[in-house]
Amino acid sequence: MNRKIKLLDIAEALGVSTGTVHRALHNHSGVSPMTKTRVQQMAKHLGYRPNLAARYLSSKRNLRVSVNTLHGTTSFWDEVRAGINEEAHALVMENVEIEYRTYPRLGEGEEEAFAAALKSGVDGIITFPSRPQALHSCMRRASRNNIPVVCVATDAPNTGRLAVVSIDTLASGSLAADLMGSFLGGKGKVAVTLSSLAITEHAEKHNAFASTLQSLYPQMQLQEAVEDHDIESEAYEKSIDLFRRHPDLTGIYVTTEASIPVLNAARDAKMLDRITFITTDLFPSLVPEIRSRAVAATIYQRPRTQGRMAFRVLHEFLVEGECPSFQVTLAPHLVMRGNLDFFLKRQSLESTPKLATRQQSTSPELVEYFG
Amino acid sequence: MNRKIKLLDIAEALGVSTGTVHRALHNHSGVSPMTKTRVQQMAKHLGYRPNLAARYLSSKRNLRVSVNTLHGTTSFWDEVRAGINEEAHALVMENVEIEYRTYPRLGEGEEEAFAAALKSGVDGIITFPSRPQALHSCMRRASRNNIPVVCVATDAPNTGRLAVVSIDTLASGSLAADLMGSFLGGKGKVAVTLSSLAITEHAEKHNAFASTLQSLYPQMQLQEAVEDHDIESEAYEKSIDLFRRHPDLTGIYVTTEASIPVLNAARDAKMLDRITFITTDLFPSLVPEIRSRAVAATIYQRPRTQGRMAFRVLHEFLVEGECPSFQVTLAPHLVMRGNLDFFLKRQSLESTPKLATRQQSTSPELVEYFG
DNA sequence: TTTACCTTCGTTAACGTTTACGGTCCGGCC
DNA sequence: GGCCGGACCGTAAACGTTAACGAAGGTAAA
Repeated sequence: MNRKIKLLDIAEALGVSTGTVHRALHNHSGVSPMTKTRVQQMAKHLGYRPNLAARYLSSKRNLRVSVNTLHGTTSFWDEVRAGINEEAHALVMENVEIEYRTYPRLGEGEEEAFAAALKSGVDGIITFPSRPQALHSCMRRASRNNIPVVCVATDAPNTGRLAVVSIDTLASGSLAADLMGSFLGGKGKVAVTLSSLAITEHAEKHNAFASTLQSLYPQMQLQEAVEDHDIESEAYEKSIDLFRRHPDLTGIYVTTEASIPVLNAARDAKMLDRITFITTDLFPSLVPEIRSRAVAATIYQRPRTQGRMAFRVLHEFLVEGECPSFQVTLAPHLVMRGNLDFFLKRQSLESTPKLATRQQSTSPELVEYFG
Repeated sequence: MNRKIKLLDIAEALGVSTGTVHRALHNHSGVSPMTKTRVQQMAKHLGYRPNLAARYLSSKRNLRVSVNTLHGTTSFWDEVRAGINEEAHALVMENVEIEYRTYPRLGEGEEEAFAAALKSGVDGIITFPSRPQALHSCMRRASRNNIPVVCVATDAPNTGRLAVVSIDTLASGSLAADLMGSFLGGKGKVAVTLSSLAITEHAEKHNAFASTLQSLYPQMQLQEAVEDHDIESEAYEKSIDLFRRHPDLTGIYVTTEASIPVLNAARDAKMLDRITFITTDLFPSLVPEIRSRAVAATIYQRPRTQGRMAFRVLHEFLVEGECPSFQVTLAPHLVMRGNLDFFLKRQSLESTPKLATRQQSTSPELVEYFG
């Protein structure tokens, strides 16, 4: 590798000035088509790569990104936001400001928050499209205005979004199926609870679960999927109904965060100890259920890492102009009673603000956990 | 948050020049003790944080870090190196060069590689201390010379190392125990194979496995640990012996990468289908064993992420002067036949060089996987 | 007193990119 | 011809930090 190529090298090679080279490379006005192509070709020929430090230092514009998530202390979104913050502080040289826009409930105020972000002129948006169809027009508008949008956890297809960060649905569903089969000795009747088959991720998890169960444990029977539409009462009612119709059910895979109503339904139906539960995510009220082994295992979706990756992709696009990948899929973590404490310690540590851990370097034995 | 504080602000507040401020903040010579403390206090008072872009741009020194790992195409170390490379390209603005020093076998040439790195005057070292005691004096020497050392996978205690990046041993051992108990229905006789109880990580995994098994599945019996000292023939011989002494063995947790000899011993002893295997790591020859369900599950140690984190910690220390954390522990991934394909796809993708995936942005549907 | 040297600190030119400003040239209008 | 406006391009001052150089003051040796 030779010396680094800079703007001046290109300029001298062509007998022009750095200003012209800069305008040509950035498609700014005031440069003839002829010289523009000459500059671009020479840049490619010399292998020019911009010096980001100089770029940061010179441009005083600071990037603004809006993070639109569910309001409140849902542990999932708290950790997503924490991950975004972490990566922002690690990657960036203080010229990015993050604006958080939250909405109270699924689908309520989501579109308004997105529109507000657009109107305020942010440079990029990280969002959770809980109702992809509701955000559709908004996101297409962003796409037309060249505002990059990164989706977290749920994809919004055909909206021109820049990228999506999520847990690999195939790995999740297949792991759940393989575990379920192993736990149950390869036989029995199982069911899947999900939010809605209209959500791509849930449908994919369900498919993966079904096909892996079919191929690895052909003796097991899978019942039809139960849709709860993210409504707790609906989850409870439909579970009760499921247990009534299938008293011989031995396993349930809950792909939504609404596992508590299903557990309560099983408890009320006196079937809790006969059913092997595999759930999704990790939140406080689930902890005692794992400890009591009511839940055999839960599939942790690593919200913190999702947030980190979302910011990372967006930042790289804003800075370099290229997107490292348009679909980032993470491997899920498996949490059982055995390793539960590890994840709880991890969550409690991450709730302490990063700055605090920075300054108290007087206790050098501080342990920090990464997802 | 007010305007950003720069060197000039501190200088003007004290009536000195930026040069003096710079020297005072960096403990350079040529500043009276009096003004040095005044500058440092004022910097803290104003909340000064250096502008890294300006720092990168100004200093033409480029950081050199040496990466000392096992030679050859061990999939584990290949991925560690890939992770280091990835993070180096993502984090840094082209002023870090990485020198790879490899040694052929465990403990052979390890010390020499370390000494060579020290002598060539690198700014930091990432290493895998396979024989911690052999590296002890070298690492203490590095510590005296203020050369930061980051250990990957294995810790080297009491050597003054900057940080260690590894899989959480407690989570690994406990997860293995919980899975083993679940798979075997809470009863049976199990054993653990490890490299040596003298290696901290292996001893910790063994302890975690034992205590979790004891507390969650008190009916199960755990045999004494088998040490193979990283020698394949020893692993085979001792396994044969183990099976002869315990014909009723129903499960083995292999914490080392040497799971193939143990599997072959079980095969030769005609006990393969009676024993539930939980192994460690993921490498090509293990794949068919997982597919055939000879191995029920393997605990993936995420070498790529270990490499990423190691570089990240080292880089942050070299640049900011502070270490984000002195012990980074990762949650292991669980690989079973159901989600095996996900990890294989991930590995194959990561072997393609990063630059290639960058340029072929003509296929925008490229999927990239993160650990 | 001169010379030499050290400590302490100010001055200033880099580093590579961005961007505002000003210059030149050319065509067309009064 | 004088004037105006636009297209195209060069110039130079930022951005904040680093580090080499030099100046001022003092101390000690010649």
